[in-house]
Amino acid sequence: MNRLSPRRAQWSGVWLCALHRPARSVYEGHPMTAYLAANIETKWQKAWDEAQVFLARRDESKPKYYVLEMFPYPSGRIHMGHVRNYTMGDVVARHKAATGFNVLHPMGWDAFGMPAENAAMASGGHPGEWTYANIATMRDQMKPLGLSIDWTREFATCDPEYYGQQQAMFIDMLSKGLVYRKNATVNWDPIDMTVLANEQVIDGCGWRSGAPVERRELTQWFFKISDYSDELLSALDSLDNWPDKVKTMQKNWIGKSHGLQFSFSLTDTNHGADRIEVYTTRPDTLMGASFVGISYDHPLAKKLAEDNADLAAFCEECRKGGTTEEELEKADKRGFDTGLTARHPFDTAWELPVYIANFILMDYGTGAVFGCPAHDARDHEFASKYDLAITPVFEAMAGDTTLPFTPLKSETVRYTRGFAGEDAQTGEQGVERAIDFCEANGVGQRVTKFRLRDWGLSRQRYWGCPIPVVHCQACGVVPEKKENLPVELPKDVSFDLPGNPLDRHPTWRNCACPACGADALRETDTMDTFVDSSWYYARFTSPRADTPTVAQDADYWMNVDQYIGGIEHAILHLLYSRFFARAMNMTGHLPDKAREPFNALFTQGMVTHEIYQTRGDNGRPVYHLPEEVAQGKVIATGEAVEIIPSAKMSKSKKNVVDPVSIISAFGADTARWFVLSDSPPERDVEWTAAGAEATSKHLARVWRLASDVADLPASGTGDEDLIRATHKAIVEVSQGFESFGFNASIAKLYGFTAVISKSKAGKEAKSFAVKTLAQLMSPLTPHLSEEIWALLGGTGLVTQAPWPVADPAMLVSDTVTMPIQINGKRRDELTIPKDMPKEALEKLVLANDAVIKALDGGQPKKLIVVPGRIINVVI
RNA sequence: GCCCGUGUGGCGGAAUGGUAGACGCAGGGGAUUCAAAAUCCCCCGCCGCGAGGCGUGCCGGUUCGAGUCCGGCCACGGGUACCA
Repeated sequence: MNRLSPRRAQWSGVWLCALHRPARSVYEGHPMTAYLAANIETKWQKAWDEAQVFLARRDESKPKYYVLEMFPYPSGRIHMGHVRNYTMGDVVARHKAATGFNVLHPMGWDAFGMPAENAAMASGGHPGEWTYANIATMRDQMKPLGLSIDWTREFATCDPEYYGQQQAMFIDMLSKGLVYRKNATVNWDPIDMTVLANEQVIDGCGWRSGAPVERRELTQWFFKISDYSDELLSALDSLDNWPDKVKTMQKNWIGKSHGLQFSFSLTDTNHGADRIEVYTTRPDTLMGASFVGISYDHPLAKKLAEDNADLAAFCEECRKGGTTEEELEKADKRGFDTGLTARHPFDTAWELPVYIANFILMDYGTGAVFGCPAHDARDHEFASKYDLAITPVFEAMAGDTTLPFTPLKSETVRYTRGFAGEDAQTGEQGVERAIDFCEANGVGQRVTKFRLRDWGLSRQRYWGCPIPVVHCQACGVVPEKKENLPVELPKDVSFDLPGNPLDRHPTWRNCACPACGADALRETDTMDTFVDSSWYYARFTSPRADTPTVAQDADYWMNVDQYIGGIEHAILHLLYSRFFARAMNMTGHLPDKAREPFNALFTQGMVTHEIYQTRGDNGRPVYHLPEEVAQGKVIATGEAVEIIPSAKMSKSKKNVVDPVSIISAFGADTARWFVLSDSPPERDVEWTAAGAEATSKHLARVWRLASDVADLPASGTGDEDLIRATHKAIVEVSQGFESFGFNASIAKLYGFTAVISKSKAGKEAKSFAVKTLAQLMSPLTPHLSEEIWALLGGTGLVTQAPWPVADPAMLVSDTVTMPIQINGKRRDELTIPKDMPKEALEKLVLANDAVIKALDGGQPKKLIVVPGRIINVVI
């Protein structure tokens, strides 16, 4: 699930840095920390392992804290985005553990999905082998980072042990009516005879065959997420520690709307229908109706197509192209006049033409609308094209009559062809009055609808969790018996042909009907990989259980206290997980409190890097890895590179920095510190070699400081100042960790380190300061912190030491510095006792040179004093 | 198209409506050194000799005071239901 995405392009300092450096790889590293890291990092990782520091055990005597980062897709190698994501979670986990929580911090693999099948198609082999090999590589790459993960809980979603439990839940959900089958549209590649993912449709054509894709209907499995539309919407209000932007996106996605459902009667009833049912959120514009539009999949359209070849051809044309909302919305608005007319509900003599339109979807509402071109941009485009009436219903209060006029519903407008309510009212009022009026007059009824559609989980692919049902001639669709689970994927499959290998497997499909025992066929659809990732957080609470969850463990560990992942998952993954938790609750697999599984959510940005390019034969671009480039040249050939602004790190552009090379060059602590240092965690971060080197130098400086302090004589001056600074640092750094202000914590750590370096204090005070520094740094640089802690005689592991607490008495100061502004511009400042009365302060201000000069003998118009903050003299 | 974000020095970025540019990088100057590396110290938004002026994507507004709030734009990014 964890993938990077593109971002705003930017230049970085790598190029300049490389110019002024001797010709060596920019990743050669800083000798001091490279030496240090090599000597200490594995040592402390071993010490943590031996002490089983990160092993999570239920302990009712301690408050628990469950921190989870979105698990990675095993693509092959970890990238800096992973390092950043997991370091953030690690900082939270380590900080929480130090402040007294019993922490659960697990890791697993989102292991089903298309890339494994693509790899098998491209270079042979089996998707499972590819996936498990990738997992092994990535685990080996991740471990040197020193993450505080309980690796005993690790699993992959492609483990039969995991997906078998998923099948058990599917069966439970089926029995509770949460799963059903219906027809749905897919992208069909007519050459490869296979279903394509949206991503595999490029410019309307199949990515391999190049053939124009078609929409095709298949019977597919669905989760009834729509049963929970209202609850998923209203419960958003309870998610206090979720970003507002995510809640807004989900709210809009669910799309609750109120409107009127009514019907137009047809003048010609010889086509199996006497009326067209429509749904509208703007019934106040009924008097501006100029046409009725129906979907090309509407039953009436299908009926008419039977004896109208042109119309049938138009509908067929509409079914071409991809299925994405974006494509449908951006497509040219086209229609076909059916020749039928519909009577306006208010005036039976008023007849409206009925069009089939390519932009009306059967999936939403009733598959039919009325068009009001004066107040809808799309209808306006359509009406202009087909020369239909454009009748305004209301106008702007200011009198502007430009059409289409589409004000916000909250804006007050003047109704010129209204039929309910006041002349001047808001759109919202207009809609409400219109619905009331229509209901009172027998024209339709008030309806609430949701944009959210049921979750189609069927995939016509091999590498996914098999849907555990059987098709029996006699019994129909029958769930597999639980004792026969898992329904395992067969291993003997080939990917030399497109399509689903399960479909063409010679024996796998054959089975006995679980109900009657007769010969039957297995379902060959597998599940959407979003199903796998919709409950892994629950499975981590009892990863080896032979039921999906264990009540005791789920009760203790749920909910996830802090969930961390990419903003790209704001809607689908998070909404599906919220639904699935409810469905698991309904089927007895999660407690009530876990219906909202994620107490707090943090969405982090991506890691980017600039791209190095040269031109090969035919001017084709050739990309180079950052480690192959120095001084703006390819090291091996001396060829000059072109530098392209930063983009998401991607294998194809080779702008990837391998965390493994960073760790071997600088050590894990440097990598961990740097990925969190410069940018706020919710924003993207630009990886620069110069930045990593600066971090490395700083950590070396801290290490030298600690060594110096160990050798210090006992006497010194200014102990009190240093002790005060230490307490201040405790507060400031902790605050950053508690609020995802890692970059702010790091800035404070730089400052605190400088204060200690410059201090002339004695050994005791300095030793206290440096040990505190090591503790405050320990969530970020746990290895170096352990080493310093041990050097200065700290007790046990710093990882297990209680978090330092600041003494409030050491934080108060009795003076305050306030800026003086004149007309809002800063001119001077005053340092005064904190408790100085306002009158005395005002006198001081009026006696200030800058103020006297500005006043030039006159009196101020106003004197604003915000205690402890600012003084503004208005002249 | 629609929904959600983001935009501040040469660069990454800081700033409960209250001193714009903390901290770091790059750059400049100095110390140390036979010399270099490493290290340490100082300077560093733009214009101006200076007084001072101008500055947070653009245009407008609210306010004693706006990077921050409101309205309208522009650019870029994420999502758009089968990429994960």
